[in-house]
Parts: sequence; C-alpha cells; structure tokens
Amino acid sequence: MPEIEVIGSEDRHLAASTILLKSLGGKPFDQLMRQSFVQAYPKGRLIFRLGAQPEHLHVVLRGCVALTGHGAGDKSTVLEFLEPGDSFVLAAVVLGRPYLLSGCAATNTRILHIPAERLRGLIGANHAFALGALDSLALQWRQFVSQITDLKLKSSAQRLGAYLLMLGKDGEVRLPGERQLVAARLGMTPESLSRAFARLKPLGVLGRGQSIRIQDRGVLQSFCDGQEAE
Amino acid sequence: MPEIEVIGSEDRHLAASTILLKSLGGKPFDQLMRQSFVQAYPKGRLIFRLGAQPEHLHVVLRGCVALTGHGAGDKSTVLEFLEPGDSFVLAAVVLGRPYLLSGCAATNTRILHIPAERLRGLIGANHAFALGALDSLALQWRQFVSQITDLKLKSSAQRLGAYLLMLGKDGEVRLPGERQLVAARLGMTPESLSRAFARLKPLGVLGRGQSIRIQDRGVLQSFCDGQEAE
DNA sequence: CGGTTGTTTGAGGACGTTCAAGTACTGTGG
DNA sequence: CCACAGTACTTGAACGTCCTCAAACAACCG
Repeated sequence: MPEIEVIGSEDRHLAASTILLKSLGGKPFDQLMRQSFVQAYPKGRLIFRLGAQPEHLHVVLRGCVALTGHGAGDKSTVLEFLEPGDSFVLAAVVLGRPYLLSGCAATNTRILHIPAERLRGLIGANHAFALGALDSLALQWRQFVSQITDLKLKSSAQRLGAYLLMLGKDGEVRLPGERQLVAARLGMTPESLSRAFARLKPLGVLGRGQSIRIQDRGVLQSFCDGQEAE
Repeated sequence: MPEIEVIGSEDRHLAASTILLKSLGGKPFDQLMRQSFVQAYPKGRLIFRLGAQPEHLHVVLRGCVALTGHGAGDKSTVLEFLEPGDSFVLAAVVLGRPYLLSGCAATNTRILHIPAERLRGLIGANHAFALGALDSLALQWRQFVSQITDLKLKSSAQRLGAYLLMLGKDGEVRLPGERQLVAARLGMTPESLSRAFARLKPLGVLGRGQSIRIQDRGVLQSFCDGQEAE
C-alpha cells in the first residue's frame, strides 16, 4: 500500500504555484494544506478508479499520472498525461459525480490529496478560488478540443508530430511516459507508434527512448498541418 | 447578412433556465439581457470563426449549432451539436483567447449574443455566476471525455449506437442535424455512417431521415459496451 | 418538372490493427 | 560485473476496418 507522507516545503511551493491553487490567498491555502496529505504511488499503481465517487482532488507533485479511460472488454486508453503542477478530476469534484476515468501512476509519483468536500466548500465560499478552478478547467477543455480534432482529422504520424510539437519547448522533447502509454494517448497501438516514428525520421525527428530531438520545427509543423509531404 | 432581432419573452425564459445563466439573479440577469441581442442565422451560415477573438458568448435559443474544428487542407469536423439552452465558447471567453473552433448553423437558428467583456466582468464580480460557468464547463468537459474514449476504443457502428443512446430519452431519437454532420461528429465519413446504420438495423435500430427508433436499448447497449455481437 | 443537394450502394485501396517473431532495454541475483 | 529473466520496443506479414472514388437513388426547392 502507498504510504502517506508529510507535506514538505517543496511540495507547498509547487502546490502554491498551480493554476488552480495560486488564486487562493496565503491563509486559506495554509488551512487547506493542513487538511490535505501527500501520498506516493509506485509506477503502475491505480490512484483512483472509474465509477467511484470522488473523495479527493489530486495535484501531481512529482512524476507523471495517466488519465485512463476504459471501453469494451479489457481495452483502455490514455486521455492525458499530468505532470507536476497539474490538478485533475476537478470536473468530477465540482459536479460531485462519479469519475469517468481512472488515474494511474505512469512513473513513481507523489500526489497531493485535497479532500473533495473541503474543496467544494472552498469553491462555494471563495470567489477567487472559483475563478482559478474555472481557468484550470477551461485550459483542459481546450486541450481536449485539440485532441478530438487531431483524432478525427490527422493520420497517426501527423498526430505524433503534433503531439511532439506540443510537448517541446525547443528542439529537445521528453516523452511523459513509456511508449505504450504515449501510443494510447495518441489513439494507436504501440506498433503503429513505432511506425509513426519511423515515418517522422526523414523529417528530422531523432532520438531513442524517452528523449526525442526535433531538428526543424517548421518542417514538422507543415507536415502535421498541411498536405502529407513525402 | 443576419438580422438583429429583439429579445422576446420566450427567449428570456429559455435563457433564464440555462445552466449558465440560471445562477444569475433577476436583476443582474435583466441588466445583462439589456446589453445582449438576438440574431438569426440561416442554415449553413458561419456564426464565429476559428482564430478570431471572442466578442460574444452565444446561447442557442432555437435550432442547432455545430461546433466545427478544422484540420489539414480543407478538412473539417464536428465536435458537438448545441441545442436550445446550450451555451458555447465559454472557455474562450473566460480565458480571453482566440477561438479554437468555428460555429456553424446546422439548421435555421436564433442565437443570443452576450458581450464577452460584460460576461467576463460578471464572472469576476458575481460569485454565483462564476459557479454556474464552472458547472457548465465541467459538463462539457465530461462530454468530451466520453467522445475521446469512444473515438479511441469503439468501432464506427459502436460509436453510432452509443451516440443514439446518449441522444434518446426513450425509444424515439431525433438526429440533431443532417447525416453528413452527424457523421463528422462521430469521426467518420457519410458513407461509413450509412453502413453503420445498416449494421445496427438487425439490432433494432430503425427509421429514416432524422428520426430513429430504438426497439431495445438493452440490446444496443450491450453491443456498444461489450463484444461485437454479430 | 428539372436541378441541386443529400444519402445509399458498390468496388478498390490505404491505413492501422493483429498476430508473431525477433531485438533491445532494465533490473535482479549470483 | 556479468548472466539472466522479464519487459518493452521494433519489424514483418496478413487481415480488417474505414476511406476514397464513382455511380445510382432519394429528397428537397426552385
């Protein structure tokens, strides 16, 4: 079982800089932290399960979490990776409805757990905080919009390219998780992801494992947006 | 050009019952309505364009609007249909960022236009209203989650079935728009949609044109969730 | 009534999956 | 440090689903 840990000062700093929580002043923030706790999950461990009633809002402090959806049979997929500073299941907490997704540790992680009841109360009581929640949700909303249009309109290689461009600050990109999980995030099998990487190699997408290098963003961009240049 | 119309009492009632606006008290609501206007768009007319800065928040009063995304070349798709009572582009208005989507009248429509500036101000000033906006966005967030999992995990026929089940109160379902648009919403071509309907016919999905009848929801449900029963 | 548009049906092909095998990692215990 | 097992990733071949293209059919609107 994952152990419960104390909230370190590093944790506090990260949490305080979150889109969601930074709108909260010093005092209510401190109070909320006193009611919260940190838990570590090893890679692969389930954090919360689809269908369950939300008891906590989660904030990633370290590592990476995969939001996973389930379908027919034992099939499952990844909706999004969450990195340090991201909060999740906000929609379920706000509405007080069961999760539509599961959360799974994509790497070893430290997760901040904020009691859902407290959080709902705070949203109702603190206007600034409600606005923070609104921003946080609106940003995720837009991410999903991009993902849906990519799924419907782009080929597998184009989706991969667009995803790498989204991740990368400059030329150097780090995949958030293992390739199977990235494949699921992009709506394809690991085999197809491998072939998509192969098709992108001539366009200057190099590297192995988790770290990828994009030689020319412009070339890749035009491949993903425009016609498929051979 | 679409003509500007007065806000009738019927319009007011519908707007007041919206998830977004019902949290607004009588007085601020009246004031907001005085600053808003109604515009009619004929079928096919563009309501707002991707990339533009949001000037209004829209609420569907009559007819149906398709949120459309654009991709490589001249390709485009439908993210969601919006029916009377639905508001849209809330995320763009909240964040003050350009639209990620276009809006297109799927039928003849009447749309309420609320100035974005006013609305942003109201969200900042009125706590209850901010909560309404949060709920509205959280609901759409969950819709998108379902759509993404369906796109990644279900076959075309299963997606159609799940969509029909989502639309339908009881046995009788009305498609929100023409079949090409429904096909785009489901992430397939009109030809594939036609074939998907053909594959669902043995399962008790009957009807022509816009109105569909589902004989047995249970049968259809198990087809969409579980293994593909022939 | 003809013209336009939307829907269906058919044949062929492309993309992605599945299944299977082979290769490269990662971590563990000797 | 190396051998080894277990896992992840790649590569290949066959298959299936969905798309594309083309034509026939139906519906709508002047």
